[in-house]
Amino acid sequence: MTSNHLNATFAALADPTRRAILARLASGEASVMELAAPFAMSQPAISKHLKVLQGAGLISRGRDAQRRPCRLEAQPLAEATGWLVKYRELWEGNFQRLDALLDELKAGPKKPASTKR
Amino acid sequence: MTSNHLNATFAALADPTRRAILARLASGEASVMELAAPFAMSQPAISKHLKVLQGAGLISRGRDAQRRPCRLEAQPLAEATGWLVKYRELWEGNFQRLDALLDELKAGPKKPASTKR
DNA sequence: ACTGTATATATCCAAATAGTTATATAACCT
DNA sequence: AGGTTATATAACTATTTGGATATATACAGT
Repeated sequence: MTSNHLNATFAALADPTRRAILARLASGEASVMELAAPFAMSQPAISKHLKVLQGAGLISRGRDAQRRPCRLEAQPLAEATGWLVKYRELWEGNFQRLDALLDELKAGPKKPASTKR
Repeated sequence: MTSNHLNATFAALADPTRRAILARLASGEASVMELAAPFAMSQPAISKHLKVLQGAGLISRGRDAQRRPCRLEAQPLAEATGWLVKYRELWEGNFQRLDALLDELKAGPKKPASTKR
């Protein structure tokens, strides 16, 4: 079920270029050219990476004239984090915080909107 | 620096067989045969998966007569979880819990040993 | 209409991955 | 010593991946 999601998500995260792109997008939307700039790599290569990220549902694309801006999608990350947290806590033998963290994940993001930027 | 670790860790986690093996190992050490049993796959294939997991530092091997039991190693998982939690929280715009969680990860596993099984 | 800019697609290539079968190694049991 | 069990290694194959270059598409500005 979610196995496919996890496959695609972790595979997408396994590449440092893609992780850097995600990190960059954490500070807001960006166009392909903007995303490509930091890398010693052709534009088509970046487009491919973006396609992988999109395939994993980690980003979505918009439209701004000829630009096709990318924005982050947090949901697949939550799944992946959920898997990791679950097993990490599990095999560390800590069952107390596990429950709390799983509840937190299940409830979804809560935004206290205080440190909001 | 830790980029290589993250590459290997996420790549290892991208395969459902390997995730299942890790999940299985969360409940304790197991031999190769025990780990292979649930899968419709040859034993050498499982040995390969174990090699990948070991290469990522996710498991370590022991020796028990002709058996070579596998046990989980939590540290690379902590790194991966750290990366995910950092960016997930970041792009969800929640900076309060981020600090708390990073401190928690940096401090390492604390075992209150109350719900301990 | 023409030019430049942004992005995608096509084709190709080398290397890595995930699996197979067959064989080797190592340790146990009689 | 001989047989069985557990695991690893070798050799092979098909598929996927990450990159390149060259080309196509789409929109903007003049």
